[in-house]
Amino acid sequence: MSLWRQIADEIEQSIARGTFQPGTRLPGEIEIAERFGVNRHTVRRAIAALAERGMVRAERGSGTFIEQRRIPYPIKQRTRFSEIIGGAGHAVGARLTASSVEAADATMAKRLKIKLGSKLLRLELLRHADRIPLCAATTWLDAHRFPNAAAFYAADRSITRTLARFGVRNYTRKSTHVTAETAEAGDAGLLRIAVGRPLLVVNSVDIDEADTPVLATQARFAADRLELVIDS
Amino acid sequence: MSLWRQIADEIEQSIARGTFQPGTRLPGEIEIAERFGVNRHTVRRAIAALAERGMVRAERGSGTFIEQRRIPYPIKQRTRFSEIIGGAGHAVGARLTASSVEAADATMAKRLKIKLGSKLLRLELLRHADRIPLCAATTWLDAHRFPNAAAFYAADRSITRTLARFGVRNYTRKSTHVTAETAEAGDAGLLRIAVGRPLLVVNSVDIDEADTPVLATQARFAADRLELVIDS
DNA sequence: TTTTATTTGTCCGTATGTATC
DNA sequence: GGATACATACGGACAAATAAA
Repeated sequence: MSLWRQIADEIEQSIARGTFQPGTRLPGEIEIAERFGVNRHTVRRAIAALAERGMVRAERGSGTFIEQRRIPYPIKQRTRFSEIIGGAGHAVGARLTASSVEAADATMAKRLKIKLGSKLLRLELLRHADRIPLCAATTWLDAHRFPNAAAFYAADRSITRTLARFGVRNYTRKSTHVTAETAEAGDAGLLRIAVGRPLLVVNSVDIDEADTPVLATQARFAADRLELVIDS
Repeated sequence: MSLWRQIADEIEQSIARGTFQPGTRLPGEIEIAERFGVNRHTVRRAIAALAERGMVRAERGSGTFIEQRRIPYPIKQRTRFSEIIGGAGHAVGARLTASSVEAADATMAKRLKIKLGSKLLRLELLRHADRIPLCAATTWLDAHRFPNAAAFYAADRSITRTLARFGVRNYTRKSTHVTAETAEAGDAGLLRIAVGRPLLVVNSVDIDEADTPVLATQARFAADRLELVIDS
């Protein structure tokens, strides 16, 4: 393995361990070079690799600073996980961890504007970026309007594509409510975080072009890895 | 700490932990009293306190039901705590818990578009609704542009009024980033929540009518008591 | 305000090992 | 084997931006 890669890994682990705190300055290139017994240019190559991945930010005349990089996740009218995360250059993935049919309780009936006790399809999704899980989400669909959607989703791996099969060409965000909780064992295991770590909980309803609710979602994001950005 | 307060806290945390789910019925007063080994009236005092804060709703002859209505907090171009919470019919309060002058680090300098090391006024605020703390906030102001703002704030008890003294007639939200953390001892004490409970962390920058940044704020909301509502 | 030191960015060149044609 | 291209590593010099005196 090349020298600069080893040095980049060393620095990355120092950041992960907290030896270098986010927002603080890295030692100068010359100092790092002396510490590792290499030339300054070798250190520069290592730092360039970290900067490319957004872990540090170099400022000429000032120093190189450690970024606390949570992936920005903009909330807009049109909010699609794969478009947002994929568009930011990450490899997007999604997995259907469970699905079931259940009766709509009062809250769900109101949110999706359907009758109380009406059949709902519940999909449990796990979405990740660069193989790292970001979000465990529960999505509810009207089982009458979207029969067999679970099977379609398993093939499509995309809510957008699955809904398109039922003629929903576009859907937009109607309401977004954000709060926070701490992770229980279930979500912690799925998201690969420790129990008790913070989750961003986003409850949302999406509507089709006829203003009819099509989707209710509760997305639980690993707050350590992501921040919501609200565009105004 | 009084018995009924301890019991109220226990019940509140059971709700927060999800042991008692929103919409379901609490155990009867007598049952709770036996569980804690206290008189029924002590439990009644605890439940009354929770009901006052809107966490539960007692129905004669039926039972006590968990509301857990988080106060909705809309995020808009114009976002003012007192207007939002006060407009929703709550009694708003704010307290300056600390203030200091510090040098701007790289992050702050960039956010407020001032020079690195420039003097910043830091205000620590505790905002509450109906005597319940909702939010611990840290606000940074350019100390050169707003000299003595801490003293003015102590009198005004409002950022909006304090800035108006310096000719800032209106300011609007430029950026809003939302993430979540768990409460440490400091914030937990101020917000009267247990250590480890979730916080909604909102980092924002406000600009004046000349598009110059005037305010950088990190607001830490008790996530158990509030939810952000994003208007699109 | 000016000067000086520090730090990153860019350019030059040299040498070595490795993979490919 | 030989020629070529490429990545890696080292050394030096200077420019540009910043911080501190």
